[in-house]
Amino acid sequence: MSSPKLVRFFKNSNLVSPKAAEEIASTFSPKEIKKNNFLLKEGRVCDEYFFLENGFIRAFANDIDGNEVTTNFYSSGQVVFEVSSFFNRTVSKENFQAIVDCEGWYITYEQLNNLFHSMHDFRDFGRSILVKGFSSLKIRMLSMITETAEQRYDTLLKTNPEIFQQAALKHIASYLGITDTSLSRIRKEYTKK
Amino acid sequence: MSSPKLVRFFKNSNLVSPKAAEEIASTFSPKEIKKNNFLLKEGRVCDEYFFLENGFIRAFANDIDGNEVTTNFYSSGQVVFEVSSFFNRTVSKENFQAIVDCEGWYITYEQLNNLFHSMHDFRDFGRSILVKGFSSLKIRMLSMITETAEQRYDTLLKTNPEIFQQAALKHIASYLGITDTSLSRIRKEYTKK
DNA sequence: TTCATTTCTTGCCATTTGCCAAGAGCATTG
DNA sequence: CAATGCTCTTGGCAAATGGCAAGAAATGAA
Repeated sequence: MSSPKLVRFFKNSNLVSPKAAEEIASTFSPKEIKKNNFLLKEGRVCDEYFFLENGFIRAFANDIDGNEVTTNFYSSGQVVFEVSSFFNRTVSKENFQAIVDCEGWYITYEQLNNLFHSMHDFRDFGRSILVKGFSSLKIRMLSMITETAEQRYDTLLKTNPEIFQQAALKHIASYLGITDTSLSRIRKEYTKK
Repeated sequence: MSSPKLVRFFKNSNLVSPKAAEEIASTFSPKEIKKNNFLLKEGRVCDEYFFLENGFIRAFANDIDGNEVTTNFYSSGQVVFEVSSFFNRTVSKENFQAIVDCEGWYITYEQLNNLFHSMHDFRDFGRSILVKGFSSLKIRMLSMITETAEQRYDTLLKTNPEIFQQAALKHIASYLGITDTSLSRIRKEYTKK
């Protein structure tokens, strides 16, 4: 029995037929991740193409000094996986951790490829997920170069308020490319306005 | 008559058969771009999936204040196109400009999709290009967050020395996320060592 | 509830980087 | 060759951000 939300997710893309959407969704298996547990740990190969139905996930890497750097946040309705590790079958440098209890649906790399072969249109869907992730990273990169930390904070607050309800400020700070100290100061200035 | 370099490019990927590599390459058309001319201008839809055989291309966007921000550099042997504009058929916010006289080979969006349908394996190749671009942007983003400007300069110098032979320092500066003034100072300090 | 731990804030000071303006160095053009 | 316009460098100063440490606040565990 597959998830109505998952079916809708595929249908809304308009890249697969309604019938195909049902069929694709039916190959996904349910998966729960309890708060603080990991969908993926660094050093392992990502083998789950995971649709997050409920919950919140943070992706992070460790820099040279051992500090955690948040690379992304995922809220419900998004596909969560480490692109490079998953498609290249290489070891991941990133961790994906549930910030709250999560529920979702996944398929493995093998299952995904089977779907690509059997469900022609699903490839376009898969590509669109990739393209979307790529584009948003490009936008983020540009804002990193052209905007101040306060502007980036402001944008994140307006476009992704849910992040502030779920994630710790220190995790948001490294996502914004600043220290938690700086974020704290920015917030102080910000509330004055 | 197709390019031996292009054929080799496909073969080396190991994602398409030698025979397919020949066939795929044969659908590409030659294209020259003279120095300072554009492969793509902002406001237009990217419709060329371009293999750069010789030359050097810079991609850039304009920020709010009208400053050019270099988003990428492309040297020979790379595929050059704006992912989001090309696949989503949307208007590009980026420009791709030849820094020196360039030669290469291209196919249109339509031709690419035809190839995807007729040459099964070519899809995997296309995906690998996408994944590669995504991964390197992720790495760049991480270095943007965790490293100082001088460290980023050092890495770029060691991993992509050709960029310094081709591009203007002010263009490299915005690629590194700093002003040309800062880059100049960093280089001054750097040569002392 | 109480204790321990983690997160967040704040102050102080150092460092990095940006902004502006001037000048030097180069290349292009007429 | 001279004039013009870029690019790059440099100096002075301001603003943004980081590092460290202490304390407050919030959270989680016993």
